[in-house]
Amino acid sequence: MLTDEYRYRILKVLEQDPDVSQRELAKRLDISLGKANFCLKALIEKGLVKAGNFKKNPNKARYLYLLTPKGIEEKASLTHRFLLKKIKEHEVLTEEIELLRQEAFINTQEINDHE
Amino acid sequence: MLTDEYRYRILKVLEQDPDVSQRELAKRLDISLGKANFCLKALIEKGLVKAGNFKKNPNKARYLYLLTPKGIEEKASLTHRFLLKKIKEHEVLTEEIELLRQEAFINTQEINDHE
DNA sequence: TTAAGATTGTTCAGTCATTGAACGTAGATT
DNA sequence: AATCTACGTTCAATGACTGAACAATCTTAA
Repeated sequence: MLTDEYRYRILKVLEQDPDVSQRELAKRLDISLGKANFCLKALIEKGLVKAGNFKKNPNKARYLYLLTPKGIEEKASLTHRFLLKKIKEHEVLTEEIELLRQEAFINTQEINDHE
Repeated sequence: MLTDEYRYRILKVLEQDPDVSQRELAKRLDISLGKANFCLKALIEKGLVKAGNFKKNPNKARYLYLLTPKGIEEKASLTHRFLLKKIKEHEVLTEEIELLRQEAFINTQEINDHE
């Protein structure tokens, strides 16, 4: 499945490194080759990425995965959405940690009670 | 699969609310009934939870899911491990947000360039 | 030039976690 | 007694994911 998470991360990799193989992309995102292939195709299908081949350049991969103007736009939009999302996650996490601290503290108290 | 995440969350729910149905548990953890059933059985299998039935108590569910002493111990241990894990996540998230901020800022700069 | 080797994108059968409808059972309600 | 409701259990179906295998292309070596 192509989540926002991967959409963003793939666009980011391709933006600064268009000559990357699907295997290399898979490695960087820590996903399988099959999934990298699937996601990439989806991005191409959506018109966010264009797969241009470059036979001129030797010693290189088959395709250049270039972001289309739409892709650049989408990536900027995703960055913003992601920032907001991560900030929210940060807030939640901060609260979770506080609760865990209290809980861990209570646990130590209980151990003392039993001694 | 019964991950630490769910092991912890289930033990936490049961600790303060032993008379909870599997359906209710599933709702609280936002998982399916089947998974709740599977995880619960695993915890019972491991001896962390004991399913005691209480026919005395009317208007109640079939089982009482009580934490065993081992379960209480495990839950305390999980709390601590979780706290450390969440703190680590918090650090990572803080850094991610900083990077996203920079990236979002650059994007706005680029938009200004094109005007 | 040719043959072998390396690297690429593509495919897809297999794996595995997860779902939720369906079932049998046992109290509660009428 | 009959109906209803809520429970735990099951399991066929779904869907995401993997990575070995393949065909095509480029590189290198002889």
